[in-house]
Amino acid sequence: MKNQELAKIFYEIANFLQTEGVAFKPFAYQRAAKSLEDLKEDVAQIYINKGKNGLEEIEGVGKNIALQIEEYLKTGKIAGHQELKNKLPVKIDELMRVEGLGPKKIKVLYEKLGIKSLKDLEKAVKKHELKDLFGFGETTEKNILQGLEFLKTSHGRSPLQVITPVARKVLKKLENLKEVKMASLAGSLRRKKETIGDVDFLVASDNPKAVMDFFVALPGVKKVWGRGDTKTSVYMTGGFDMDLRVVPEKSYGSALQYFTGSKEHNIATRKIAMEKGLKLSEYGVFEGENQIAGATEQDVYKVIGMQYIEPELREDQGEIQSSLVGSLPALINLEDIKGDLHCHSNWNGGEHSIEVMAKTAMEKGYQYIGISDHSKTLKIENGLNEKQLLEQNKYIKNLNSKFKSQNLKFRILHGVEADILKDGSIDIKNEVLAQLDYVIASVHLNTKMETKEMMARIEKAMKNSNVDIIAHPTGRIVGRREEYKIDFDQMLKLANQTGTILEINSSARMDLRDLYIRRAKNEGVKMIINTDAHHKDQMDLMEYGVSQARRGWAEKEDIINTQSVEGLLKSFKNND
DNA sequence: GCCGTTTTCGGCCCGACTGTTTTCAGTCG
Repeated sequence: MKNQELAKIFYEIANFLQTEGVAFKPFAYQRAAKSLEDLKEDVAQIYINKGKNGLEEIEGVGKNIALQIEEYLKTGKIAGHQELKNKLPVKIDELMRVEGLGPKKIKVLYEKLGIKSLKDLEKAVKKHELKDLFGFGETTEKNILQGLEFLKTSHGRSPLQVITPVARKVLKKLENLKEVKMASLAGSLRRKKETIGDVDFLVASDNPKAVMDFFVALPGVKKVWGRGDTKTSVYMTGGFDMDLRVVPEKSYGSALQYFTGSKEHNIATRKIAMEKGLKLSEYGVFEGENQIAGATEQDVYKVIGMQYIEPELREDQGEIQSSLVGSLPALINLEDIKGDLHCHSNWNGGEHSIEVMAKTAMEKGYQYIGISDHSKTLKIENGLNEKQLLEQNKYIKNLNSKFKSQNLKFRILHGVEADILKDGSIDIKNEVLAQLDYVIASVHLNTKMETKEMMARIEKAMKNSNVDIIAHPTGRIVGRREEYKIDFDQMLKLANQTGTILEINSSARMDLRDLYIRRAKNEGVKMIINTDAHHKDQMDLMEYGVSQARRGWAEKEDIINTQSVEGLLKSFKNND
């Protein structure tokens, strides 16, 4: 899809315009870029179907940007973009990543020192050529040098699953401070985005200084970027930034609303406040000089006439409109989950016995667990063959009898994660599949197929009456691997036709992604949230699958493992 | 450059912190 290429160009145009001090236009280009980035349809297809008018229907795209999209689709280039690049021939997106370096300084660096790239910048900084430039100084030079060094060691964005436990430890420490009245995670971490840039904390306190002192002295703090009365920013040895904001109690709710974002959501809510003659900032909602709300987020939304919006929805993706008319979804919660159906045991590549996995599930308050070990094609995971699967089936039946005799209301379901072979057939014989409680099918090998072949492969698998669930349906791994070439609309259609469930995989894959979950929900396709645990502790990942589902607007009814075991089994093909 | 249930022109979210140009521009979120 050309969407991402175009988004990148428009972001770059916005950056270039900022170097020239142009007002407002950069914002317009950024908005168009963001909108293209999130667009579910292929922009080239929109143009083919509806022409330029179709392009102008895209949020933030008007006459001019539509023309530029057209130009790009026809010629592969945008003349205006080239001109800007010629005027300032620097790798602008690269340089913008240096903390403390913005468009204006980048322009000066090019004009005075000919700096075009990070490499050029590093050389110049080391020769101390920056400190004498107009607008620069010794401190700025030192900061840029550090910014460069940190860029090298920084991870960029970290996966939600990795950063959340780290952030929660810091939060706990903050909460334990006697000066701290309330504390919360904020930013993209609170919105549960699948990757996190920096970790944001909000604290209510009458003694900000004490909290700041504590924060900058935390173990792992490598550099303090900035420190003021209410706001402090630090860089951690782990390769990421942490920001802390301290506000008085009466502003805690509005500050939390502001600091949680997203930026787009904030702009939209502030506009709504303005339309009502109010002003919304992190200090509260104000009518003239009077603060009329601010202590809680609930109050903030209420006084500007909105239904409370869960953090996972705050992306300006339609939640504002839904909130205004009171039609927000009742999002699924972690407590709604009654079992995990994608768990591996030590019968194949998993770490723990079936008993240990089952015990872990019981401790979580689940009513069932599904053991779905790999099948024989996956040699690296010691996948099971037909004979081993039947042995495992007997073994699990025995365990279930034991539970029954102990009056335990818990059941182990027996499944398999079987491989979808290149031609769409399943690597385990149908008569064996039919004896299991359910069958998960997934693509692991031969992933580089063209869309048409890949969809034919998946279609055949979905049409198999023994296949109940497609695991990690698009094959993506966050930050590591793009999805396979698939046609998701067709996949949804097939899911509906065949009654096949799509998995939301809570591991590093985060597959389905949020936008796909929302589309699946809209098409009435049922989903299941699983962890793909190969270790008992990985069953804890369930919360991330749930937050991903929430970001996809999913409700309890959309997710089949919110049901009791009887209801769950009815969701499968051969069990009604 | 985009947008509009007061608007097709005149707006475009709001504030903190830093360093340096010593009164404010640049950067960040």
